[in-house]
Amino acid sequence: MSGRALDRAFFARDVNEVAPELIGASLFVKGVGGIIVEVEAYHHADPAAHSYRGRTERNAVMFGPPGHVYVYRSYGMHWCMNLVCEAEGSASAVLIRAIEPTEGLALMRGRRGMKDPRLLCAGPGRLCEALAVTIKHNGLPIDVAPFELRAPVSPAPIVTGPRIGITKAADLPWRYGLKGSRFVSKPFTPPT
DNA sequence: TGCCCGATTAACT
DNA sequence: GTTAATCGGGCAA
Repeated sequence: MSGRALDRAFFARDVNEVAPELIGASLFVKGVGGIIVEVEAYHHADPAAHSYRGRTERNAVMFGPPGHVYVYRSYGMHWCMNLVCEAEGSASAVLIRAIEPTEGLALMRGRRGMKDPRLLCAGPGRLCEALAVTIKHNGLPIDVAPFELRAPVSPAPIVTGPRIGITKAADLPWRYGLKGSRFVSKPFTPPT
């Protein structure tokens, strides 16, 4: 069972409108992937966004048309995958942070060198390694192979919270997750 | 040009 | 809990 295909037009809206609608959607790269359980929104007017200080070679794709993949190198060693949102030139994007693996488990285990399915795609760098996303995918449209993106089969319960690993605009609740999912990179409700 | 920091992760103590 | 790995961008010199 799978939802309708999400094409690039789906992303031509405010990044904080698109982001929660990606929770529960299915993302595959060459048939390997699963259910998106955690994303973060990065708005162009947000100091934490790569595009905030203008266009560079790295973030050029963010300034291009919506529905395309922005891949960047994180901490010099990991890849992170975003989907460009809003109008062309607005430079906003959604960071895909965690997936519940459903297809291609053996391939993902091999690429990640670990067995625990909960850690295969629990984090932006881990997810890219498991799905073999690299700079080669930077700038590609999300509605064309090797990518496949499908809407949630049923409405997904959403939780929100502050984004992970940033220091600027750290108070904004622009992290979105699937309520109750054990496949997120970090819990949404920290112990009190 | 050089230095510091970062949308991270795994391996440590 | 801390730290190393490793490189592009921002900014000071």
